Amino acid sequence: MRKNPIVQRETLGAAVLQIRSGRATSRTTLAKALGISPSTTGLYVDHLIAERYLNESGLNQGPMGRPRRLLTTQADAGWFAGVEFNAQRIQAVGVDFSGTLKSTVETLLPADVLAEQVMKSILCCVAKLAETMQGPLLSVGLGVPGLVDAHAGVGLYYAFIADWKQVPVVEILGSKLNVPVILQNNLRAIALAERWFGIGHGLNDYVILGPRSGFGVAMVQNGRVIEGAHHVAGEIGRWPWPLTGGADGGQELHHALSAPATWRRLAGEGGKGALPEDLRGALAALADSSGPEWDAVCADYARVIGLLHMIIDTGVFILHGPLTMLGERFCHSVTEAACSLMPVLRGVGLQVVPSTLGDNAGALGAASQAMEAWAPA
Amino acid sequence: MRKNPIVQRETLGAAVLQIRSGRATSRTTLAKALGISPSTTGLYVDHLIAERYLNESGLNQGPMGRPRRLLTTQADAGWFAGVEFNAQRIQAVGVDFSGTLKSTVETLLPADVLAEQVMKSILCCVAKLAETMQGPLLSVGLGVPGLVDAHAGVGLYYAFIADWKQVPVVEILGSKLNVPVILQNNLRAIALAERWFGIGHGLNDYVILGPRSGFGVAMVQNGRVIEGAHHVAGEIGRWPWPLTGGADGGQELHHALSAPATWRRLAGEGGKGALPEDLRGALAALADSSGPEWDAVCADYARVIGLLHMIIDTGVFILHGPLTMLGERFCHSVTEAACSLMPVLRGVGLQVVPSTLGDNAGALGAASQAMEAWAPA
DNA sequence: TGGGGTTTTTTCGCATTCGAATAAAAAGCC
DNA sequence: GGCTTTTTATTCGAATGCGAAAAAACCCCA
Repeated sequence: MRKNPIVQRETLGAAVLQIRSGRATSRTTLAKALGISPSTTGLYVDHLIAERYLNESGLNQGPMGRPRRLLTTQADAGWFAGVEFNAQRIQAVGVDFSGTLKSTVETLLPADVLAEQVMKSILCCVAKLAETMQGPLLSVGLGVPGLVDAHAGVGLYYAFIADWKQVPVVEILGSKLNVPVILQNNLRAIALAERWFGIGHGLNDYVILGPRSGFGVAMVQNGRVIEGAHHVAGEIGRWPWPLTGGADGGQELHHALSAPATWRRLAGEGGKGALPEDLRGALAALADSSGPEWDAVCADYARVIGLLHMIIDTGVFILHGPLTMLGERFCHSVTEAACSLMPVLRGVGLQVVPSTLGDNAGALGAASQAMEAWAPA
Repeated sequence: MRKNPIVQRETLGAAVLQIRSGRATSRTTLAKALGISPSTTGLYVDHLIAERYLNESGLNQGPMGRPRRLLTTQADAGWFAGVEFNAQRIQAVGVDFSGTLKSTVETLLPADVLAEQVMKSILCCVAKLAETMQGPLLSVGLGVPGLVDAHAGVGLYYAFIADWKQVPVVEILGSKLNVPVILQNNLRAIALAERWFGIGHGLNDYVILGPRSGFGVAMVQNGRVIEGAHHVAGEIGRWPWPLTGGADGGQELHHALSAPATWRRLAGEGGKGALPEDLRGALAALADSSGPEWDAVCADYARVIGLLHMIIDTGVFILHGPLTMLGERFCHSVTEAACSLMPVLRGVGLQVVPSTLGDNAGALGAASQAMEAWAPA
């Protein structure tokens, strides 16, 4: 038996992440991924297997040489909770240690809900998840709307919950749950969700488009989410925005490209009245439409995407939120419009794609945060 | 005497950087800055002093306790070359080991110059610098116009030198000079120059505005220059740009905000003819002007800055190039215009400032690259 | 002048981490 | 089947880097 050294928490966590994500499958590949020597890696893996976080699951024969001893995460070693909320509802997911989504809980919030109530409901959701999950809760990720100081663990401001100002979320939840709590803006959490559960798997540079009640983006640059010096990077909803084809100047991007606004514009005369109950459904019904309204909406999206692309040069734009219901065709139209509006963009691999994740992308992203932050005790 | 271990090149380089930049002044502060233990730091410092890269220069008494033994870089331990060029000229600077600018060389290039000639002239400039500098040449930084693959060390494309396509600059110069050669886009090099020689000293997030013959920006996020997935981050010159107050649609940002275009707009009727020989001087003469042209130019700049700020949330915009001649007043006007155009920007500490670096900012930035990349043999 | 307090630097033993060599496990080949 | 070749995992000695404690250097105050 090998000697049993004291190993570094952080490195253990990183090792588990590599195995879970499939970027490393054996001791040697793990050594390369972590940038540490094979001998040390062996010690770490031994430790993780002894603690029942990893196990060996067969061999993988390459074209030649000794086969690699495949490493996998032990699914029942514990679980991660991911929670996202807005003024209307809380969504929570339970993810097992292997990174598989196992359980989902959704709770509607009453109108004019306050911060304290939200916190309580979140605890309630996590408790409900716990009933269905195996092993101990390891950490909790939280996707918070509005302005967030992820580092400090504080929700700074959210317009649609009256007293949501400077809420020390990590402190509040951490003391109740006794596990690490990791905060992030919900759109930036979605960016992580795409890495773990969606299209962003091998991508290092992409942008999340988040048209909901407003419009914001989250940018991933070289594998890192851009936070900004004041935590407001990507909050472009208040850009002045002259609608393409429209006459009204002095508007803001929010009013042009939010999900409700987009529906109104696409629905034409039918969009004059109140918003439909089921906005996603209503948008899905418009997925095949065309005409000047369609073209105008596409042109507006195209312009935003073009501008963004030329600033941060990412390439892939992943559309989230209700507008994914407009489908691939919409995304194609936008890509096309962007290229014809800004010919430079041809040939740089610009693409707009609808997210394959559903409504719970935010919660999944929060769970991803939890996974990334975890390290064994 | 302490034992004499084999130390890590990289860490030695990082240590020198910390001392040179003044972020660390003694063994203990250096240990904190590098994130290694004081005991190990002592060994590294011993090594660097023995190799004559550092020396001790007196004591610094704090309010209490043992005084720190101040560490400084040995100015004559060697020197770094920084070179920048465009289609008209080469600028080269020599910086001693303490990071002080010691020597400058400028060479004009003939019209229709080709890549090979540029390479030769660069070597010539470096040779000229060498005559005035002490110690061995340690590394060379190069600020290259156009598209650059910094990692690969290849100049990808530059419109104003006919055969500047896929030029393996690092390979060519490295083999002649036998020292490390580090490449970067010239605007991004300027971003580094601001860190070492200008306003960006303690800043982690800022944007360089580079209006010259075109318009581009370089963005620093959390201390890192944003490169983009295809090396074109910040190349926003080809944004469609409806001039504020003007009627002509279908233009591009280049045509609205480049240095010549700005002069033309500000000069009004006087700007119809040919460009003045001395554009910087001509712009300086307009620094006190006002009227609708002035306001329109400020509004255009304001809009660009506002958009950028809301995307990447940096805060400080440093103006470079000929337009710095318009002075503080111009920058103030732009800041004001941005805040009145986008009221959200009030109170987020948005500021536009003219660079204090002169015409050779690019070369200084290239030298900064060289310094940052160097590590003892 | 000498002791207590404080901060920086060094000493010293220990052990984590590495490197190189070795062992292990399989394929291909005669 | 034994041989080489190739790749993966482990062993083992060496040493780099760390932590704790000691030493050094200065202040202040009696």
